[in-house]
Amino acid sequence: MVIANAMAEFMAPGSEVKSISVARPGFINFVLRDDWLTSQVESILWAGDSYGDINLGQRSRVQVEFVSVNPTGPLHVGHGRGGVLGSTLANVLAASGYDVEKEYYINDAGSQIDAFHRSLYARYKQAFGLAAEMPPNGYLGGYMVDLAKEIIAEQGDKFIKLPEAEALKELGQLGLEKVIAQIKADLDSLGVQFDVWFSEKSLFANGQYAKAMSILEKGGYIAQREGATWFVSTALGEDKDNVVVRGDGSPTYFASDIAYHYNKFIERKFDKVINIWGADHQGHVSRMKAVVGAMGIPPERLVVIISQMVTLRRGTELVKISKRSGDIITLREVIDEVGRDACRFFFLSRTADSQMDFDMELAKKQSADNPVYYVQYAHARIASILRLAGERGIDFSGGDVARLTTEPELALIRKALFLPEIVEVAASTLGPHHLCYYAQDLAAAFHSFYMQCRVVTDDEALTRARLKLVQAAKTVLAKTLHLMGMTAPERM
RNA sequence: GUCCCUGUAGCUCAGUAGGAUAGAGCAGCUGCCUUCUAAGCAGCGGGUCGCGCGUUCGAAUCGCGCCAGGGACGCCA
Repeated sequence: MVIANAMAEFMAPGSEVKSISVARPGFINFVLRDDWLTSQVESILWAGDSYGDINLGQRSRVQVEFVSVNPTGPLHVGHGRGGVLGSTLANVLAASGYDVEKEYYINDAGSQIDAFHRSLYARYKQAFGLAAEMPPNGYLGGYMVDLAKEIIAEQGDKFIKLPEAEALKELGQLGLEKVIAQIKADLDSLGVQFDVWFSEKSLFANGQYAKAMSILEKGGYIAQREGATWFVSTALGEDKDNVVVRGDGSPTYFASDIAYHYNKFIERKFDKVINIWGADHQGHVSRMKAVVGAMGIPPERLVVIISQMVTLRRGTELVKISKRSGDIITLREVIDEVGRDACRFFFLSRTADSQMDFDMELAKKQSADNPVYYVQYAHARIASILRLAGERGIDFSGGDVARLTTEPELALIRKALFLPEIVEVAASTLGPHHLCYYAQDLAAAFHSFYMQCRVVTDDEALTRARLKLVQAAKTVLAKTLHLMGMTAPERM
């Protein structure tokens, strides 16, 4: 308190600050001048779409890798959450001055893909009435039967005639491409796009896997034991070591991931790598960071965000999304039913850390309970005002922001000025969910203003001033929605 | 057993580096449409921040220990 008083003595109100006061137990409060505040409306309009952009990242290169589901079947809601999280985070980081690359890692090697090939081959043969058994760890979902039928419709029985090894390879490859195309299409309809689709197989073909291993070997992190090759994570404080090459000589998923991260940091030289993984990969995090450290890279340059599980419900009724049970609800079905904007908003509205109930009933509701519409409605209302002004042949040109003096007007400006700070918080905490809450706050400030201040009136000067404010609010609202990957509707 | 996440209002959840009287939506109750979209606005009620101890001038936030829910601990990915 004493210190605050002493400091306050040396500070004087200026062009931005109206008054300075000290409050217990030692806060110094600055009150902004109204004319400074209103002048910011001009700044927002001047900045336009780039309003809210900051330079936190100073163009450092960051990769965001997300979704990366094994291309062995359709996406479910949990993957949708990861997709929305990743794409929004990428938007936020780009707005924060980072050079962002979005990547999908295609697991097109390894034993699960092998099981996929065999499953597809079996379904394919069965479709011709031939006896074929599904492999023990096969994919039993109905989509495999459909996939086989689709291929038959296009290619006929040509794979029956081939020797099994060849058929497996070619049919498998074809099936894989189809599944990937489907995944791409589903994500696209959620507004999720990638810059790079990275093939796991390529790591082996181009020798990077071997390079990564030799780095670890030179560091003394590789040991031969029990017929297998191990990464000695215990040397780095881990609970246990992990197998990288099996007794039969085939590399594990962990081995691929080692090569993949070698590629990210050493070949492609990203300053920072952000991986968004599902909750089931949580145990993989610490050993991956250990690997990065073992390759001589500061482990904090690798950030793994674990996106927790999603349970689907309709009202109070739980919807099963189990893969085994067969009555799996795919992401595609949820998007079709709920719509892209609502999906994105709901996936975004929780921190990645906490498990989520996705209530399809609520997401679909076109009513006050649904925050998606609340926010978009604000934008549509502004558009409507601007349309009316247009019909009356009036716009904001020459509007004098000094005419904006009432509390609802000033409150709206204050809220609009928060966007850059929200972007900074979302980027530095890697928490895009802040956007949802901000969007609702901003919409609330607008709705309140709308109720209390009529924009288009006979007072032409005031009308022009308020049109200016409303245009600025629209800019900020649209920017916020676009960062979230949502549309800003002109009418609803 | 070890590790990760969560526990805040009746419900669903926010709460940046520890800071002022802990916030929002929904649900409940009051009011508000002759004028730019009522998918809206204004107001009221509602909380031992899971429990305990500690660090601090100050803890929902940090540390330790419990309790409860979810998840991971494979030569699967």
